[in-house]
Amino acid sequence: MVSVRIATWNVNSLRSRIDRVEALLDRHEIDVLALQETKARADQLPLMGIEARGYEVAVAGVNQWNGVALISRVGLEDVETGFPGQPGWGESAEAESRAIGATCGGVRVWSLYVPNGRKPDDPHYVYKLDWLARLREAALGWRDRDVALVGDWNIAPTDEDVFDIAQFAKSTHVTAPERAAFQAFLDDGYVDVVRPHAPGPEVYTYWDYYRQRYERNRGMRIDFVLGSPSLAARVTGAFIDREERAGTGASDHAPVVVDLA
DNA sequence: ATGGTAGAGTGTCTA
Repeated sequence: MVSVRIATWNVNSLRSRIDRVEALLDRHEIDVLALQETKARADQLPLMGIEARGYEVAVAGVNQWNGVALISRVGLEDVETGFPGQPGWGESAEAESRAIGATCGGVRVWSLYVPNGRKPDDPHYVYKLDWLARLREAALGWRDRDVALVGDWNIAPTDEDVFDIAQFAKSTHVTAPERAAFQAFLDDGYVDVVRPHAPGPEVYTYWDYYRQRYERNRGMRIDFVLGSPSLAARVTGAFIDREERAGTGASDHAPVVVDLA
């Protein structure tokens, strides 16, 4: 087995942040980068700089709100847009594409953008729970291989993953059914491989753009790398690249990086 | 309850 560095990042528009993506690949010597909220069709993407660095790219999603991508310099094989059984929304499942999987350096990586849910009484919230239940079914069939389920889960699994739980008590991301849906992956043997390497309180991956939430560290931990048991056993380190969230022109999420032996 | 900011692309919608 070869050592692999995998990262995931909700980039909030790949076109508006292509320079930051290239800098991230260079800064951390990333082998596989999973992106979410690419917000562009494949034909709109300026990827020459990424390809010139020796990476292959696969993208999914055709609307301006979602979209996922995988960027790899250790192979990009058996690309699948969406997981088996993935429920669709709106005009088509393709338009609302939220998952792309590929085998990169022997590891099966899924870049996931879990539905936001909008509000607990919104049909989109039901869609979110259904989507997660279908993903769990698929993931059960993958767990005996080296699999990484990475991306923006749009769930804060515990109260300490939110800067002020009282403020979010009636919002999505923290409801009991969402947390149970996340916990189900852990019950099946998938492991949050980042948390042991990013301990302590007030560790977040997302800070809203309003009200200087980043500057005041008022964020949420909603971006995760869940590893199958065999993959989790290969993890040698992980970190949240918090500094990427700083300054003008930042995404509202920070990248999360994991090293595998 | 509302609003605050940002990105898609000109109408609002989504997060």
